[in-house]
Amino acid sequence: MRRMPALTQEQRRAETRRRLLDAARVVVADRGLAGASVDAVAEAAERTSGALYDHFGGKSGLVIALLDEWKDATARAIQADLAEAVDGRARLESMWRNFAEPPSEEAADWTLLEHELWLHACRQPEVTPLAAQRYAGIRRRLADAVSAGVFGPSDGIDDAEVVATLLIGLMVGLEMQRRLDPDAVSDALAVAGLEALTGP
Amino acid sequence: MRRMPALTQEQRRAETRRRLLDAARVVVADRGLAGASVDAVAEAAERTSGALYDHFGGKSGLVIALLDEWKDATARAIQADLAEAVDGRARLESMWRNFAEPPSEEAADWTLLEHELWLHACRQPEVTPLAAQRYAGIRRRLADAVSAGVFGPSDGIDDAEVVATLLIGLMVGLEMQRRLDPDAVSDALAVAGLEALTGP
DNA sequence: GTCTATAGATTGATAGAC
DNA sequence: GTCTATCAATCTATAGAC
Repeated sequence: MRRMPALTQEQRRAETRRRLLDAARVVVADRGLAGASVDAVAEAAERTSGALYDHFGGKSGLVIALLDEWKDATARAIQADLAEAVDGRARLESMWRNFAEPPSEEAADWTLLEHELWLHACRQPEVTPLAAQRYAGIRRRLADAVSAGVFGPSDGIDDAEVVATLLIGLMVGLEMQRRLDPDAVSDALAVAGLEALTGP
Repeated sequence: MRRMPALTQEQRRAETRRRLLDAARVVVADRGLAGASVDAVAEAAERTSGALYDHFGGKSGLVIALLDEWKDATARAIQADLAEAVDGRARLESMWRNFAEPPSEEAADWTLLEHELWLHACRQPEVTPLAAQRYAGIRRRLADAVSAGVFGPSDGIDDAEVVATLLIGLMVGLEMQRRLDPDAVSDALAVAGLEALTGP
């Protein structure tokens, strides 16, 4: 009689937090960071602005929480990609496909958020480290994979971290071009480019 | 006595337009597109919002003019890069350097604007073609250069347009990482990556 | 913990003087 | 062609009821 309500309270709180973050992701991806008002996010979460202020202290707190989520979501996505395929080329293909044609709507949102949050991090020195950490984490994971030879033996550029940096860079830059003009960046083109960076 | 004032009027108008566009570039790069209020842009141009409405009809008109400028500025920059150096590797180096460490403050603004305007173009279907045209133009210019062999003979990936797409993608993606963490992306790393894409 | 109500500032845009 | 004055809408954030 005493433990149930306490647990339920906690669950409700967690649920509200989750709803607010999900709503923030969708609304920010749709209207941009500056265009996503506190009220709009709260309404999309079927809560009120009061709840948002209680959980995150304000808009900037929400953005920081969003940056954290962004970091984790990417790490999980990379992990999943690398486990999926069998040989080097297939791994590059699946990695690119998941990046450029995300399977879920949630993943599609993250692609636009990528640039939205990157811009925010470039302008706000206090959150720059958070975003930098995210990229560093992705690079490290990918570098480990390169070292382990999952993309095939790397005889060309031999530092794994360098290859990882290049792979990420190319995928991001190609995806930007594809968003505006899907025909300009075929899957074959992207995979050929990624292959050129991984080895001879 | 009759032609002087007519010419001066026209010059004054052109000058105001120029000031407004320059101010828009700086303010938008600084605060973002949504954060750049009409008043702030006008004030930075040492004019008033009335002048801005007369020239561009409103904020969206200003953004479209900015998109046009963006297109032209990039075309000029690429042109200048390719004329500058003598051999293939040096051309890649100078192209990357001008992209990642812009010599002028104006050029530095464009790098942040790149993502700001790209996001805007992704969200506003009516301006998507403008941004797509810009990337297509850059690709074409660069592809011509690749065909002409300015980066050395291309034995690897043989379609020039493909190579151009990859080069642009890699530069954009590397520059993003460098903004957050300059140490993570050295010039040598970038040039090595670009070289891997241009040839064998 | 979530709500309503509201304060206080800022926004895009327009009308009319000069 | 550029200005001032102003409107209605929207924003972040807070206070206090429940």
